Amino acid sequence: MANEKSIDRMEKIVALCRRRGFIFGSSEIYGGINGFWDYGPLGCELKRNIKDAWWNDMVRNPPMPSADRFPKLAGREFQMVGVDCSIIMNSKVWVASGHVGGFQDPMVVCKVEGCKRLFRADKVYQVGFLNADVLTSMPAAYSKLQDQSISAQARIDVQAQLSISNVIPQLTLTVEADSREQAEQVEPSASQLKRHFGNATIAKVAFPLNNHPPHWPAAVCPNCLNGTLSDPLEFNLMFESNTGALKDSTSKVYLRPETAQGIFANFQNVYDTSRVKIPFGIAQIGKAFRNEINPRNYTFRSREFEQMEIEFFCHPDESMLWYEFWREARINWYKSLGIASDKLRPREQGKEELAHYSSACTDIEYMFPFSDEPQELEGVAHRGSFDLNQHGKFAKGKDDAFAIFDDEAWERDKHLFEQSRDREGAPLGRESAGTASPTSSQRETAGSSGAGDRAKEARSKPPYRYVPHVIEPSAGADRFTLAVLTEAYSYDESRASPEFLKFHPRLAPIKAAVFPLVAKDGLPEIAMPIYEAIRKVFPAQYDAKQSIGKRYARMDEAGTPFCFTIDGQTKVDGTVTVRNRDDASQMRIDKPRVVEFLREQLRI
RNA sequence: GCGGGUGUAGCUCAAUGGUAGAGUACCAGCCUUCCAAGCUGGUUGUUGCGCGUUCGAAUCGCGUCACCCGCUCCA
Repeated sequence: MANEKSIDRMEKIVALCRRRGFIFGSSEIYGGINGFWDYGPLGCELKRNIKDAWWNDMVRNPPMPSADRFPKLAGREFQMVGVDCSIIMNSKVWVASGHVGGFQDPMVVCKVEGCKRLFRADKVYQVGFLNADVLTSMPAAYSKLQDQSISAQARIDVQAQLSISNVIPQLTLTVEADSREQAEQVEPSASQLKRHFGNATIAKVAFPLNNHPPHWPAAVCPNCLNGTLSDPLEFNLMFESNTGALKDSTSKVYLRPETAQGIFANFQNVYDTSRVKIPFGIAQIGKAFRNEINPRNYTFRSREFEQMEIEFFCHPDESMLWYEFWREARINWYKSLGIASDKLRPREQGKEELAHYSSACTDIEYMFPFSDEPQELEGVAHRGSFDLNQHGKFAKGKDDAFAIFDDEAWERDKHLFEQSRDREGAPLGRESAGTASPTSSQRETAGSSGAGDRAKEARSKPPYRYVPHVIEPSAGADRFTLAVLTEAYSYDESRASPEFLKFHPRLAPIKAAVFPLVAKDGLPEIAMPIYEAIRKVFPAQYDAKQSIGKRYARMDEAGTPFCFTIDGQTKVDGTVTVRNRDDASQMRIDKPRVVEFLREQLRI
């Protein structure tokens, strides 16, 4: 729970963002729509600057491993290339990635305050206990139920028959179970038996809650044994649409829930056409869509959002080093853009927290004012070869369809496999480069058959042929934009304009403003050409309206780092005033130096 | 999905069931030589939306939508 002061701060930020046109709620004129946001004129410049900074710093001029931090990686060249994939892909992509099926399970929730526990509806069974006599109206169905030898399908058919009949069990128990058989092992207590059935024979029928008879009583929560469970709630986190004019099951498509799969699906294309060599990275910036259960916290959890993702492909033996390299590189990037280190919290996920495909993951978290808990800005995940294996299996029919062959290492090492086994102990090229080497078992294999076979065998295996491992630094463009806004927001009661945004100059939507001190005496005529000169290089604004203080204040709110004011003295000695956003200090510089001054100050 | 709260001008807020207002912002003009200055005038509303009660609803009731807070969830 965030404290009052920080919530108040958050509210002020939200109000400023709306007032000055950074962010609006989507579709406001129609009452809005939960979980969607629009960037206004200033917000769109800010977010564009953020994406441009990322693209420039990660793709065009990527970070390099330094010798002191990563001696084993130092000097290793790697390439970064970009893709821009369609949002809608063949639906099989999402089957392979695990997004279809994995997350469409209906859930049920306990209605009692203080419990509210959620269950997967197909993992909770309501077991109905019936007096056998009640079933006399359907003796055939009943006798079938008693017959343990009937097929599972026949049993389900009978159950379905029961579910549409008006038979209501005298007693129901709700249990968590993986199967109907497991569920049906539950027995009522002796007192329940006595109360409901006396000595009568009982029959037992179990239904999972995603398919239980509507006329049965509400299921009781197996957790608190007190509240009743809701009807199944569909939690389908992917947005669906259809291609073509006809809407049927074959036309169903999904709006991508992550940009990563476009990269994986194009791995072979990029590898075949770009002369990239392992290690290399593919980057993408683009919209993604998740039908979040509960969008919250301003733009933090939106249903439509933009990702800045890298999939970095590397040799399995080096993957942990690259993982650490990227984790550090990404944290440093945030710091380089003015995010205070004490609000930036890298958090290594515990083993139990990791997704099944991931062997390591660090969440880079930021302390937003809306919460006392740090919130995820970016996840740097070690995904192993999971994604390429999945697409290999689903698209090509074999796990290692996207394995690559390391020509360079093979050229260096092939003599080891073409000569007799007495060379077994010879130093291996790759090993000295701090990377992989054939394992001893491979060497034995190599030594036990003919040279040609040995070579062929070795070529087909790691380290020469392998499915690359993937390091995935996946950042949220909107989340970082929000972090930049909250980081920049400053309040100083002593200033005439207490609220201002202290953006890193590189990210500021407007870099400079030009004001004639008064709109007369020939000052606008001097100011306008200065504005036009700046505008050719940096986003700038010209303002001659209202008092000078008000104009400074307006620029403070927009986060403009510098204002140039032309006054009477400009006409005398050709100098203009530079006013600094952060401390409201002023200095004079020569008029022709204005653009140069900005270049120096902005260091862009 | 649950509980609590809030919806009136771009913003902050008024308005006994009886003509929707103020400040601020914004725009125009005047004034003004460095920090939201002053004067004059002006623009801005389906009171979130819908349905009811009423002679009459911003106000009362019901529903709905959105936002905020707390749970819950977030591959």
